[in-house]
Amino acid sequence: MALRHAVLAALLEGELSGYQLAKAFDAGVANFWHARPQQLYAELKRLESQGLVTGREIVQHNRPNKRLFTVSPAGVEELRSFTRSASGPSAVRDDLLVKVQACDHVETGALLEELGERAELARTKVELFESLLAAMRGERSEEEHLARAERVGPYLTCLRGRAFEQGNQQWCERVMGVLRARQEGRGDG
Amino acid sequence: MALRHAVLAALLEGELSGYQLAKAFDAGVANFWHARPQQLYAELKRLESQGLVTGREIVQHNRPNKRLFTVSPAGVEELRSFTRSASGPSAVRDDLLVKVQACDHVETGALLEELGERAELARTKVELFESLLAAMRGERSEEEHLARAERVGPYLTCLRGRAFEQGNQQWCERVMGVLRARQEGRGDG
DNA sequence: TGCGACATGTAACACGTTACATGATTGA
DNA sequence: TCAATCATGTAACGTGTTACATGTCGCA
Repeated sequence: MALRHAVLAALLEGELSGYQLAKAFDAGVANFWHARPQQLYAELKRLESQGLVTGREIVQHNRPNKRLFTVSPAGVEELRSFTRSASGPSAVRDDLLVKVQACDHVETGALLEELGERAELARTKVELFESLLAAMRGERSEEEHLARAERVGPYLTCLRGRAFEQGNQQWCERVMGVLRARQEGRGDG
Repeated sequence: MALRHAVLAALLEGELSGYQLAKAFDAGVANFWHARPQQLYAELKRLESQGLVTGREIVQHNRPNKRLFTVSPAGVEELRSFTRSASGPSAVRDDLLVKVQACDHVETGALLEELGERAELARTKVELFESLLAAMRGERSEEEHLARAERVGPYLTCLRGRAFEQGNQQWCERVMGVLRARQEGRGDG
């Protein structure tokens, strides 16, 4: 049960509704985990029933009411014991890597297209992370911010997200280059 | 059902037994997917029943008999249509990132230890990928290999694996540096 | 008049993990 | 003799995904 801790960690940043949380986890701002809305609503319910988060109802007139959640002291304690426990193995799963692994046995047309899209997406995410980082550090330099700011967790995970997406972009472009060159090469040989 | 394609892609490299496949997927040589042995045995059975792989029994005298699997023409066709279809979203999930996200609210002792272990593990993996790459390209330079070799898929995914682990290592070390500096800083302030 | 954002869920199903089961050989 | 490696699975359980359900508001 690891989503539970991801949700707690996300809520440390401030009160959020299930919907807001879902956007962060689904759209991929959550560079440290990923989950669908339904899963989050279910998890929030469970966390609340266990007293790890507390929800308060916000009555709205124009929109449906919503519930904002905060991490309770028991929730923070749960995160502490999670941090002390050993980490499960990290998992990466990506269809594109599977496709590239098999690229010598299939036509590369569709693959090249997807690589292009993925590179583009990665570039967009790098920019997003860049601006998030800039907003977090404000006037300060990165070094100063990381030395003096009260909270640095989100900044640090954001750094990982940026590096990951930069790596993604570079790799996609490299693979595209190789596959294109080989396509042309076949014409000559 | 995506593991199915990861298995097919892995088997393109040559005949493997369930056990050999399991080592690749479990120990993490399979930089493009991850799976437990039980899952692989089950998947191989299903793939065989659908005619996408063919197994042949190897009778051994010193050890238990084993079955070696090859991708059938139907299996290659399955990979082709998989490549033409849209990729599902890529997922990263890592307990360490969750812990770092929450690091401002917990004691960092255990976290620093895990970051150190992870950095070490990443370094080992980088070296492993490095030697796999060297073995694949042999005498040739990377450029030459990628331009002329018959198969480049495994080389390309290996490049991604190496870059990923390098990023991992650098990030872990960066985070350790920041957290240590802040620990000391607290003593002064 | 229809679409997208807001807001929250249930139910069925697919997928992945953990625990358990078996049994021979090789090396410390 | 103890552990590790080879070699293959079953069963129960937990987690994640897909499809479905509901209803308002604001904009084009």
